[in-house]
Amino acid sequence: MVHPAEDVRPPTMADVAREAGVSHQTVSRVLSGHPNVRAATREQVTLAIERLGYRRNSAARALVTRRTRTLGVIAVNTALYGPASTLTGLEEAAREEGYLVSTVSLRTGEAQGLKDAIDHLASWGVEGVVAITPQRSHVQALAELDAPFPVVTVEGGHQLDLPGVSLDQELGARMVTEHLLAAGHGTVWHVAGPEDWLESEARTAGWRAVLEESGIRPPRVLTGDWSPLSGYRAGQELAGLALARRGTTPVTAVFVANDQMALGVLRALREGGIRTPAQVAVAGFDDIPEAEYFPPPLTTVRQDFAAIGRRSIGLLVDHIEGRARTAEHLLVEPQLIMRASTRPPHEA
Amino acid sequence: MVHPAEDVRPPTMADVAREAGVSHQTVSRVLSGHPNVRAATREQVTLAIERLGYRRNSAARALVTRRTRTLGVIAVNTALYGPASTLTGLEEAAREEGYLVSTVSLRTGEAQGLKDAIDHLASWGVEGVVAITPQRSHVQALAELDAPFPVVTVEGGHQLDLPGVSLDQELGARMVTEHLLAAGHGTVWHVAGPEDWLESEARTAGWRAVLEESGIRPPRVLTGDWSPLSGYRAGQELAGLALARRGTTPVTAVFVANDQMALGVLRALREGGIRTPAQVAVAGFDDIPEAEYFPPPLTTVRQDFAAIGRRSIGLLVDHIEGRARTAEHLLVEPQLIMRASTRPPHEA
DNA sequence: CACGCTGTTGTGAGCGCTAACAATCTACCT
DNA sequence: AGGTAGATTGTTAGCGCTCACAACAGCGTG
Repeated sequence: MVHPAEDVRPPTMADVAREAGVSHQTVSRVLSGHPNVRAATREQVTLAIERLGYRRNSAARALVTRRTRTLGVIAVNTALYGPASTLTGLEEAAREEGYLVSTVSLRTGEAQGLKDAIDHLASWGVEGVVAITPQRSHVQALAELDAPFPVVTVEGGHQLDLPGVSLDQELGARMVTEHLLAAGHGTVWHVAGPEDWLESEARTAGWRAVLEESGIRPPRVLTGDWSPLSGYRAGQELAGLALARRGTTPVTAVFVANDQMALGVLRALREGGIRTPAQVAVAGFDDIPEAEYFPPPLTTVRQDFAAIGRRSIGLLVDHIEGRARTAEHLLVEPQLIMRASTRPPHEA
Repeated sequence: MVHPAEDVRPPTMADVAREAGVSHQTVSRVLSGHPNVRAATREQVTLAIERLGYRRNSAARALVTRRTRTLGVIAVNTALYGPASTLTGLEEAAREEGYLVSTVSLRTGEAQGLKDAIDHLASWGVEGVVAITPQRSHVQALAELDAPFPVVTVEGGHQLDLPGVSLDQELGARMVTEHLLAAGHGTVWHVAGPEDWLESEARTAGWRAVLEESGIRPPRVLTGDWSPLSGYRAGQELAGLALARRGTTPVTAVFVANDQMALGVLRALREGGIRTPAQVAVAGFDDIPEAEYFPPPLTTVRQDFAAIGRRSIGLLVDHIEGRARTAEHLLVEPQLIMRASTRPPHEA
């Protein structure tokens, strides 16, 4: 069976020109909104375009303008709430700016994978890349890669000379810690995220700073790997300490570096017979949608992912279009969300 | 200040040809792996490519071959675990097939947004689109749009003549319901997802079918909107029924259409003083990473998102390359994950 | 030794578009 | 009326690549 329709090529600018009785250049002018085209001519062309269902060929355009108007996004762990939300924000912002955005998700942040991703995107002629690289080693690898186009990091810290956008993690951690101290707790314990993660370093730093400024010696830091399970383990340890009640600083408040680990901590405390928040207050970070329904609803820090996406695309486009040359770093403000998990007992 | 480096154009095939002392066509042959090139010549060309850091210009290539090797993905609600995971699977599979994939995330599934997304992708010359369209209305809109390229749906059902890939939602629901009946429950209540969602229809259908096959009259269906809050409300109602214990079918087992709502149900039951699973067993659907750490760990149905991604890209590429003409629909098998939330009391 | 075959390489055209320039047509001024 | 600036339109030359075809070498064969 023959499918003649498959051999019909889509109409070209020349077809439209013929249909409208003008030159292809006039069609081009109409399409790119050039002012010097008579209204009547413009009308003719527009009509012809509609009649033929014409569409500009982006490859031909890219070839002659040397602009693909394509951006790449490289992200690790895109199934997590944070990266996934950032991705949406990025994508929308890019579309508004008239760019196509192509995402590469990596399972792990190995240097080789990053290199391959950059390569894949480069071979498609992307004009710039946003990299969601929350681990120090990623950023390091990225900086050494020396990509042939501008790269903007998200949550990439600002120690290297790559431009980037981050949430003010340290401020978020300060807000939580201050909130707990204000509620009357003598100190605040901390379950940190894994080493090498910039977010986890910054959150720990903010927590530590507040305690030290209040003249409190920070207790030993417990460490997890962001997973509920690791939080559960840390929670068991904390439950033990809370019950033992001797030798160490009393455990009455815990700032957990993300909501998922906080879920594990809550479970461990509950299993240890410890009531939250009556005996131990718990706070998280991220405000995942489930946080509001944890037992009890979790106090946490919300990140404005859409804003992060918008600003990083803005920064990238500035670099591409030559409006920015410096390794600028933007910070987005976090928001403290107070819920039952840190409510002082007398208010409960 | 002048940046001379910016005026240097990237090397072209002609540059490589000159460097290697061959014609541009020979370079092209080496690049596309044509067999009839002498080994020594190939070597020369490869070296020259390396020396110059040459990269094929994808726009020029696309222009002449009329193949952009670009795929589009349209997804609604990408911040949710399911769509986000599918996205990763899709993206990896496409990359392996040598395609660039560009994602458009929509917040809502309105027909206009879908149309704009298709338009955006079409203007970049994508060769096909995978649409993650879990609502009946999306699929309807999509079918009416009549895109200028093949479209494959994910979780789009198979009533329309669009090819697609879905998890066997009905089978998953059957597995859960059978599991609960086998555990000795006289009936199974159901908290469904919102209407218009194909997944929620299929899950309800599977649940209903098992009950009817066992000669049990299905209890009234409660409905939520996938959110923990809506699950919480349904849970309050169920808690009331469980405690009232008269007039209605006893509430001892609940199949909730997704894990997030199950979280809400668990909380409501707990607040109503009902123990899970001792008094009421609860099961969910999706197996989000948190499910294992719910109070108690949730029995649920796992979906193989990577497989769904792989198979839908495979199907799409078959259509693009003319290997498939039918509106084939593939089903991926779900997996029941048994945890404490449905453990029979005597095993607990 | 002419012939045809296969393997290898080169030449020329053209994909659909934009940018630069040229040509023409107005409108307005002196 | 003549001249000129400005608006409007057309012409031409590539962008960097692949495809179709031509050219030529080396080889075995009748």
